[in-house]
Amino acid sequence: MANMKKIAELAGVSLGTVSHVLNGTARVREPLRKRVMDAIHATGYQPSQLARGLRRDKTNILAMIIPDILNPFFPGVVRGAEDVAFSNGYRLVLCNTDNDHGKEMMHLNALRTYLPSGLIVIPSDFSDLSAQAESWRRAGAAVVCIDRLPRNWSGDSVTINNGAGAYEAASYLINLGHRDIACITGPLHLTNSQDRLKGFKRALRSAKIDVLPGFLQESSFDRAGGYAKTKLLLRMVPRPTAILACNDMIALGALLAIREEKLHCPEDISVVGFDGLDLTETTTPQLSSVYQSPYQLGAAAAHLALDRVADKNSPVRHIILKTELRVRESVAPPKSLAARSTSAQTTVAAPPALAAT
Amino acid sequence: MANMKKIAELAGVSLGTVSHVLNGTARVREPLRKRVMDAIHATGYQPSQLARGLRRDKTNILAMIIPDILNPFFPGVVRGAEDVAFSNGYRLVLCNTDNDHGKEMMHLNALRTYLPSGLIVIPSDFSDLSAQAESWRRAGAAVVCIDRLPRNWSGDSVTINNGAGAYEAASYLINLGHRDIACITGPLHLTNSQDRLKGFKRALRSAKIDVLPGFLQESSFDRAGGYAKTKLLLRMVPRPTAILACNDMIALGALLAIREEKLHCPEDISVVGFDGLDLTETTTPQLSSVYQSPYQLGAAAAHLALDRVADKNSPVRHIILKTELRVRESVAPPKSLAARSTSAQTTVAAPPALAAT
DNA sequence: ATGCTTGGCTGAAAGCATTCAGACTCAGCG
DNA sequence: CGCTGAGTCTGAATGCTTTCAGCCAAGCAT
Repeated sequence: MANMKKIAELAGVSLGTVSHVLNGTARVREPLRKRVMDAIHATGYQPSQLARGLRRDKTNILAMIIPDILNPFFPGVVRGAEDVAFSNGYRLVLCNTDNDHGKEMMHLNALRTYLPSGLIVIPSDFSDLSAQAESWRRAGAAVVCIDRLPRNWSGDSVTINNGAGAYEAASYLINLGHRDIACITGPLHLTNSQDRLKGFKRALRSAKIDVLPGFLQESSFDRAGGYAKTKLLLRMVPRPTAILACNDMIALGALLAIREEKLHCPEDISVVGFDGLDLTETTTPQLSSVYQSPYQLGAAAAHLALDRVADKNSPVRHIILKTELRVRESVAPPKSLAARSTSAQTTVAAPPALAAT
Repeated sequence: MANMKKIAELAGVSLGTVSHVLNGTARVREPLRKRVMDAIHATGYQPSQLARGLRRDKTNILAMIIPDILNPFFPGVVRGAEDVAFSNGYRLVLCNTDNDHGKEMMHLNALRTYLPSGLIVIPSDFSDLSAQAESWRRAGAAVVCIDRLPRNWSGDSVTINNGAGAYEAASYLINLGHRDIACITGPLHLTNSQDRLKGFKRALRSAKIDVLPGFLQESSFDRAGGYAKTKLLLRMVPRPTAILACNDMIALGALLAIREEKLHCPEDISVVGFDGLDLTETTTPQLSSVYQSPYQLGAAAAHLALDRVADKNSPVRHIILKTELRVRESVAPPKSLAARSTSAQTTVAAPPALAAT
């Protein structure tokens, strides 16, 4: 492969001039510029990103650390980031942590030696990250945290409006007439779980509905967790008439548990998920869900990172994306109400005894 | 960040010795070795992968080019490759082509300047790749092609046994008593589609069943395609009693179309998908499918690539992974048979007139 | 005409690790 | 005791690009 020196010889100019033509770092008069370009085209020369990175102290690489690409929420995030990276001449290196802080650290350490311009990270469980991030920033890299934030995160970030999304979903159920509403949250050490729970509680509070402690179940963000917690909920008296699952995987588990108990969704119990993954359209019943755009999450993060690369000192930004409740088949008014009339939407909850099995 | 020179000074040795300790490229006696290691630990020194790559003419990076991470088949492949890469000290850079040959080329060209040790590629539609691959190999990089191969691919590869998988699925339907079996293939310029079709035809041929040309429909690998082609099939006389969809997305579209036509799967028509994605478990009915392991596909590819890096001259390898038919709810004997007895499995097909609407 | 700017270009230095030829040490052998 | 060879270690050269100090010429003001 040709190198810059050869181009310089071919074009009869100095190394510096070739570099300036390539990077636009200085004016070069047309004749020279043309000779350089011709030489480049003639040889198919491409500058070594390694030498370039070595000299400039950063490469056109964006590093991305996520829990697990197999979780159907993350491919969208990755794709959004990759698209933005690609169209700006950057490449994306992808790392999975499995929510393992140790693995996250290994990636964090190893990646830095490639001098990526930026790092987009969805923190693993319990990760602090502040120290690492600070060290990356000192080394000149942009760090953007997305989806969920470590406590005290002070850098750039992109999240969604978790509280508002949960609030909207819960309010929708309430307006439908539900009073016995359970919430299966994600792991409560994660900020997104916390915020969703807060939104849920806020909705119930504004409707003057008491939250039974048993109706709040913490789960992992997967089907197994949703399944187990739903089994629990279904045995309670009174039994909830609606469940807000704090992600779609949990909701899938809930649907499964409901079916296994020979109950029907939405007739016996309504379910709303969170995330709005594609698969919510292919379940039976189709799952209502608080949609968020993983693609936008990733794309916004990449933009933020590149902006930060361009200007180290601009003020820190926190982007908060909107959610959107997508109502599909998995919600209906509670039986007690459906049996009466539809005008009863603002009545108080049916007596618990009725709602129980 | 500390560099090698500083370590050398701290340890009171030469640059070369530090390098040898780091890479095991030469014997270093214990006392020196220890001093070097101590200096490294004291400073937290990590060698610059850029300088290292520049010098060695390759980096510990594996490049991966896939059509689209949003397609639920690919995350598994990526994860498999990333795991193997990670545990060997490599990182994965991920590129999406959207099956666009132009984009594929851009990635191919740009990536090389980072000097990755290997490239794992799922070729886009119509890509040739031989020239590019040759050029990568000349530059010292391992190239592994997976999932589908360009015509005349002569390098390392990992695929699944598409023919056998389709054969098994079709045979299963035949044994169930189906005679009017349709196949919705993927794009037939892709080798995996071709092989699946061949397997399908072979199964019918060995059962002495004629394939109606109309029962072979070529589709894109997505829900829309499966939906459209199924609509077509459902209007045919005789109507097929079973459909082999050459991937799960197509199968999803088929299920949708069947439902829309007020028909029932599997009572009116059986459906078998291909790939065995997770979502086949959450559809209604649960989708039978020819399972393949995307994870293994990716992992095998990464192993192949790393082996090739280690030994440039070992013979080319073609790994072919096994498939496994996973029978779930979406298949049943054809109505005509179900109405009679179950012992009729080897009778000839029911008269077309009966099978039609 | 002289002194200054300014624009355009040059080339050496720097960034960091690997590698190779060569130097040095020491044990073993004649 | 001298020589040889194996075993260690050294440090300069190398890979490629960016950047910065500096040079030259042309243009302008005085």
